[in-house]
Amino acid sequence: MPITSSDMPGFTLERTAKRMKQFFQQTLTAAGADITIDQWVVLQVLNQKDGLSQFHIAQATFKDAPTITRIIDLLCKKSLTQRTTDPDDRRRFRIQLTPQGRQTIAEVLPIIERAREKAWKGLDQQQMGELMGTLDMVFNNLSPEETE
Amino acid sequence: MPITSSDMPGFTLERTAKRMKQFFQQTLTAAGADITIDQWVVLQVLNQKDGLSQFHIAQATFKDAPTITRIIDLLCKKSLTQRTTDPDDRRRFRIQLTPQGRQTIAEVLPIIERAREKAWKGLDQQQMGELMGTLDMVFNNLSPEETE
DNA sequence: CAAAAATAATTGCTGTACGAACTAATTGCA
DNA sequence: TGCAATTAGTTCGTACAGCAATTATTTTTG
Repeated sequence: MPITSSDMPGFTLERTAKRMKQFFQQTLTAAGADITIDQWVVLQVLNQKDGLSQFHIAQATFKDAPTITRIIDLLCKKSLTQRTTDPDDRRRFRIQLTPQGRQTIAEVLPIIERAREKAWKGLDQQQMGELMGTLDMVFNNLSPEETE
Repeated sequence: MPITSSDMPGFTLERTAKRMKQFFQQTLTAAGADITIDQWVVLQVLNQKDGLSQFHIAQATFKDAPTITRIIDLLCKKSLTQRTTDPDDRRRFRIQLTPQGRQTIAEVLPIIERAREKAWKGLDQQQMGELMGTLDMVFNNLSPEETE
């Protein structure tokens, strides 16, 4: 009997997610993009709505506050984003893309889109929809309110 | 338009996997088990076949060698496993469960099984099978040989 | 048999994840 | 109004993930 963990669905899920992340990261690195996927996800969120607070970025990405602090630190160090204090609430920052940040997004987006096609190749629209539906169902099943 | 990432299936996948991991970890912590899920996965592998080398554990868990080194370090520090050098190949260690390790497994297994039921509640056998099948398909789709 | 290639494990560095403790600012309430 | 509770963000400590480089041992092969 081979040593697998077919009886551990959570393991299968994590394994696939890990390889997916790895694949996108390798694609970025190979293309010479000097960012991580986690940084990319934050850039994407800012691209959809610029000037968000770190708290809102945390919500949108499902990451926690300290993690966002560090990712924003790195993005600011690379001059892809900048922090400006929110005049309405001096505890908050507004995180804004710099021109360089926008340019990076423009350069990386097609790379990501090509990688995405490659990653999900072989799955038809229906399979894809079922997968996303089931994943979201499990996700909601495990939301903190549900699991106390 | 809310800020979501429904157009990023990889993100949905990672988000669910992360919450799953978080859920199991919280369950372990709440039950007073002084281990992480990653450590638990290694213990499980050793429970199926004791005395494996770190290399084989890495293969079985899909983790890389340095990660296994560090996890085994921690498990040995907690006296749940021990390293004995392989007389047939002095580069290798044989990783063995200690009695304490076996006892921990016995204690934690029912906790994990209860959590597993809770996590996948609401999915019937067929949905489950389709999910696992699709995940494995994507996983294989992304295996290093396929993606170069 | 000796030099070269391969292998198992380790170490170092960067980045991410989570909890806890902390600061500073804001809001709620008495 | 003034003190308590909240909230946004940071920092710290521990653990996992990946890559690169290193050591020690084994296997190849010339």
